[in-house]
Amino acid sequence: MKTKTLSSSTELCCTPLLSSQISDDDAFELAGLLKALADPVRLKLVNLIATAGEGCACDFPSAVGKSQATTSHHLGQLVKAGILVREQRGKWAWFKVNEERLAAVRAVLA
Amino acid sequence: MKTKTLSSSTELCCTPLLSSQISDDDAFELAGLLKALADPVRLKLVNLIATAGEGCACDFPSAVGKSQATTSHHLGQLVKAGILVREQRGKWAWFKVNEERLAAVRAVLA
DNA sequence: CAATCGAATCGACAAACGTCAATACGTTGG
DNA sequence: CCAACGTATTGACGTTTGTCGATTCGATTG
Repeated sequence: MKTKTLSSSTELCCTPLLSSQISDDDAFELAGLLKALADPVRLKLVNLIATAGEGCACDFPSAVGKSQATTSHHLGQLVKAGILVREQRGKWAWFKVNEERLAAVRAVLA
Repeated sequence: MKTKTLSSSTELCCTPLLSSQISDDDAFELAGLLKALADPVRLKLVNLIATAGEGCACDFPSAVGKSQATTSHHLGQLVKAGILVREQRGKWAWFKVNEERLAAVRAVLA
């Protein structure tokens, strides 16, 4: 795989997938973003955080039935993709959903 | 990973990811569908077919820069996920996008 | 500063994935 | 029915991914 990293800050390419041609780079970038979502554990995490408004990392291992290391790994993937935002509060890590980013995915899929 | 196959015919779970809790099974099913989309080659294929209305398998290897075998493999994934529909015309295979399926993905991401 | 606690990182491993050459399958046309 | 052609499948290979135990890092608190 290419080594180019996903730019979580830049806006997603906006050409809708169904109505105009996308470039190879756009396809690669969008694939990376979709890949970040395409895992049951990560979807569960996004769902938990979204429905609660926010969530503490301390609660996730038991909530999704995975180890602390695995949970942290998935959270990292989601943050790197720009889907989650991390915030340190004291010694706890809190996360919330970047809804703009999800809206961008929806938009591209139109 | 579980071996349960993706049911391309059944409707996708409709609980929006951001507003209500999804089950483990729903997360697994949605992850499978997103995974089918989360590849640059497959996105390119969907994009090509969608913008043209339909597409012949014979044109894809050169269009995406992959071998015939690889292209066929990706088309198979997309069909299995219900994103593409295959139609045999003489000895050529034609594909079109199942837009309802993509709309379902968009809906869940809301 | 030292001890403690939450979370990220490392190292390792099995499973899944993307890729292609070679082969098998199906349809068409002679 | 046989040769030709388009497509799917098989088998193999290297890479990526998900997972966890162990360790490290950071922040808090005594």
